[in-house]
Amino acid sequence: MSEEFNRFYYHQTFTDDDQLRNTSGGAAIFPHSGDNTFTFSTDSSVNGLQMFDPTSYVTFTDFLHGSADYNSFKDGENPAVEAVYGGEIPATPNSLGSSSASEAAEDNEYLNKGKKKKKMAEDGEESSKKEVKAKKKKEKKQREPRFVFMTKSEVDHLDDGYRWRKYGQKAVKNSPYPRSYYRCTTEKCPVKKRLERSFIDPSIVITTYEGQHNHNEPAARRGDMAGMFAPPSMLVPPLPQLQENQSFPPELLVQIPHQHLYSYNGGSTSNLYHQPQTLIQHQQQFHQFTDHGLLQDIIPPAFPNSSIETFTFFSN
DNA sequence: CGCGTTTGACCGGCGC
DNA sequence: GCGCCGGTCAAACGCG
Repeated sequence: MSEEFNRFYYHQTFTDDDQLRNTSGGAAIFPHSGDNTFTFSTDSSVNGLQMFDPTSYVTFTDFLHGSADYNSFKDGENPAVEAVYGGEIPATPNSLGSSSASEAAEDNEYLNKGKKKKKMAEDGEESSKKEVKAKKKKEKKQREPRFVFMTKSEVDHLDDGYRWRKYGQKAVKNSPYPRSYYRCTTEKCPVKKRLERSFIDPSIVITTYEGQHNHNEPAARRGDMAGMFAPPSMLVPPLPQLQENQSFPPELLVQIPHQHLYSYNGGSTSNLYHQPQTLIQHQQQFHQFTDHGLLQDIIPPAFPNSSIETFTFFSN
């Protein structure tokens, strides 16, 4: 366990700077001057385990899956909740999050983007170019929700039950470890994820999900058992599963639900969720999939009412 | 042959 | 305007 990770910094972009000022209980939020970001810092431990904050107020399942009504958060009614979009962790020399990649959700645009570009270059259609530009400017404000979690693993690409196609790899500045870009291979599914190793602790894999799956069950794959763990009726994607070639002991990685939201703002839930229905929705979602009997083995009874937030714990 | 990866090129955003 | 950087594209390639 590296010392650096004992303190966890959470960068988050807020659209409403009135939010999250009221902090206590071991967490602090420092507004940055000159921009509208905050650094969230917390030292926490549970039962002697170092806790790594996945930095999202939206649950793992919310992000991975379309079952969560997160769109209702984005309609501007609740600026505080909007803060969950575009969270960043400076676990690599350059922060994970970038505000740019956000158009994928619309009409599977990513599949056509390249062709569009080429066609425009061929035709020289200035008008359409401007239209696209204007459209992009509009879209820029819409940010795909992101969910970040860290996993201690020697394997870069953890099996999360979905099929992914790698579409790029980039060197991370000031880091010896590259960042890989993946897309869900299911047709018209806009979900992307990035994988990279922490330059601070190379044993840690940082996974960033962006967008939500628009299909209920993970695509069937050849040669694995993912489908067996995810019946069609299951509204929640399987949590990352250990692969055969994953050599670290399973006890190193424990995923538990997070005491949703509360610890971040000193127990003042109203800062993050103005509307009580929102919390109720989350709890209903939780019960919805606990009813499937699929989570009991994963979620310790100590966290009966929280959504799966995929905290990753490390013990040393 | 189909599917997934690799990798150099390209693009847009952003800071200076 | 320029350069840097993150993200994406797509042809080439590898593999089962």
